[in-house]
Amino acid sequence: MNFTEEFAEVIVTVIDKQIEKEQVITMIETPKYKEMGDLAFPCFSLAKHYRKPPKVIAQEISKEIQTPLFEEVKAVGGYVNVYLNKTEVSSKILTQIITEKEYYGSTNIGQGGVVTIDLSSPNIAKPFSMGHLRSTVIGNSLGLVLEKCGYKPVRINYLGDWGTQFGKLIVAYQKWGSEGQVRENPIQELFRLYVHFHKEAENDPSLNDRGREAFKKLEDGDEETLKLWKWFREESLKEFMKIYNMLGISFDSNHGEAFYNDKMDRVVQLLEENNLLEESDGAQVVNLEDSAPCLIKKRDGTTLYATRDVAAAIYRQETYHFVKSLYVVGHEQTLHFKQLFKVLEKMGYEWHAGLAHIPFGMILKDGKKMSTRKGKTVLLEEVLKEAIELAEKGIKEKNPDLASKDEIARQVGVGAVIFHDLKIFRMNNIEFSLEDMLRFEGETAPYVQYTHARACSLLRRGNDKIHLSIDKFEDVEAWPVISLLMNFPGVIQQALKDYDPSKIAKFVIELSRAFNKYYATVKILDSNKVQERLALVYAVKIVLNEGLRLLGIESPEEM
RNA sequence: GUCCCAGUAGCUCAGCUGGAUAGAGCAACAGCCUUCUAAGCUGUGGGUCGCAGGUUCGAAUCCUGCCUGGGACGCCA
Repeated sequence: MNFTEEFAEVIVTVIDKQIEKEQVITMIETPKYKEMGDLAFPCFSLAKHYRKPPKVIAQEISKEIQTPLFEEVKAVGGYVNVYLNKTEVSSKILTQIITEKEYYGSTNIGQGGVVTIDLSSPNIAKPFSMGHLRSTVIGNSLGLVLEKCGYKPVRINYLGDWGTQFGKLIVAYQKWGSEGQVRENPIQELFRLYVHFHKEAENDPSLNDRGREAFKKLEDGDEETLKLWKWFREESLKEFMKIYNMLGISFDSNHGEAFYNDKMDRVVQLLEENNLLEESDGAQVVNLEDSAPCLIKKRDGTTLYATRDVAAAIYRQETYHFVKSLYVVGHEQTLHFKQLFKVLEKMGYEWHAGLAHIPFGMILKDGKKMSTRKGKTVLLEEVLKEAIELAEKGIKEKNPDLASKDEIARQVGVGAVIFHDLKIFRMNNIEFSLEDMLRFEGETAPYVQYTHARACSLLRRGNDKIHLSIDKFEDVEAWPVISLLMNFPGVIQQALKDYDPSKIAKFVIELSRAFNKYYATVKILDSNKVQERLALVYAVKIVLNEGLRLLGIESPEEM
């Protein structure tokens, strides 16, 4: 049920098809202020055609509109403002939500097409930083949104488990490390060595050469080096799993960069066959018209990030036959992806059209990038732990009798951290602020979860009074809530189109605000409208739950 | 130097496929719990929408230039 479409239909008939229906739909807007109605059609662009002032056109159009769906049609200035028939529309929307439940807002525009999502991708032997959190939560949410729209998401954790950095790490370990210390505290110790290496390399650049040598040995399959590498990888993965478990995120594939080692030769061969490789300063590159050349092989014959990404893209297409392939990676890599996609296009793969980089801004500390090499980084695990503790404290204070406090504290604390990231448009840089992340009031996940818990509480208390058919909904006070509920499917489409979960985050905040206001002004259980009001509460619960779910956040029934 | 992203209230951000009076949250202040979960609700103050031009009936929104911040620009990923 789409009232915009119905409105457009009427307009098109009245203006005698001067404008296509599709275009009318895009022209229709929601008035800025609710006193001005629920839908509005601006007549300014018709002025030229009719050679009349927009005001007059608006009046003429509004006079001709008559449908039971609109309770009033008014011309205000150059606008045709429509007031929906609240009783009619409310009943329809609520019935729909209560019938469809969590499927409200679902579509099948994806038609089962596979979409691979490259997300999270932390680097082995480095702590899981706040930066990786962005990729993880944005990618996860996009996967959920895609799924809701009929796609089949495949989440790929493209672990950074290969590259010159491992040469460096191995040199550092052999020079300054010990097995015992690494066993005791893997990530921390490996990271310490990594940072130490860079510090030493500032005074002694030859270390960098030794790092490259060690990596060459690794690529050539030297047993000793390979053994170390495997060990580092395993320990790191164990640590990462702890975090993914806390976040409630899982992957369909953990193939990291190393997985493609034996698939590189083929890529180089394919490039050669297509006559795309050229030599430049001893390196092998693919020249591109509108951007810098893409490096495929270094002077010493070892491969690069781009080579691996080409191999990965081909492998993913052959394995999953994706219709789209998304890379949720920081915007500082925009050029890299531009080059990657161009290379694949030049190789003649038609599926290159489905490739997309989903960039996002950085987490800054004091306005600057948090550099892992210098050891200036904030550990996600610490932040999550702190958030959970704080949530637990809140529960003990506000709801001491609550059962399963631990589980709910986890849902609330983790939700707060995820939401803090997702509510902001992905391209914005985020200034790291523990204080903001641990805030549980205002525009936060706990606020939405709290609203959901309130709704659940009402439903528990009024259980016997819920009726699943709403014939007449005459509670005018609920209109702001209803009109938001009505927008949910559209919000999902927006989030899908722009690959932007923040649209959903903003929506659940708005809905919560509207509902809390309603809750504060109206008695729900103790009223002669209990049935219809509980139906509304039920619908709100469904939509909040589903909205949060699409963000990767759980909704406790009590808190 | 070239290219990308951002610049809206003290702070964090919406609004940006042009439209009607510029919106939230936080912080500050003042209220609301014998009454459905106060992680809530109500109210007050707070703005040259970075700057300058241009397009338009109409610009925070589109175009150009400039300023500021961040990032990228071949052997890192």
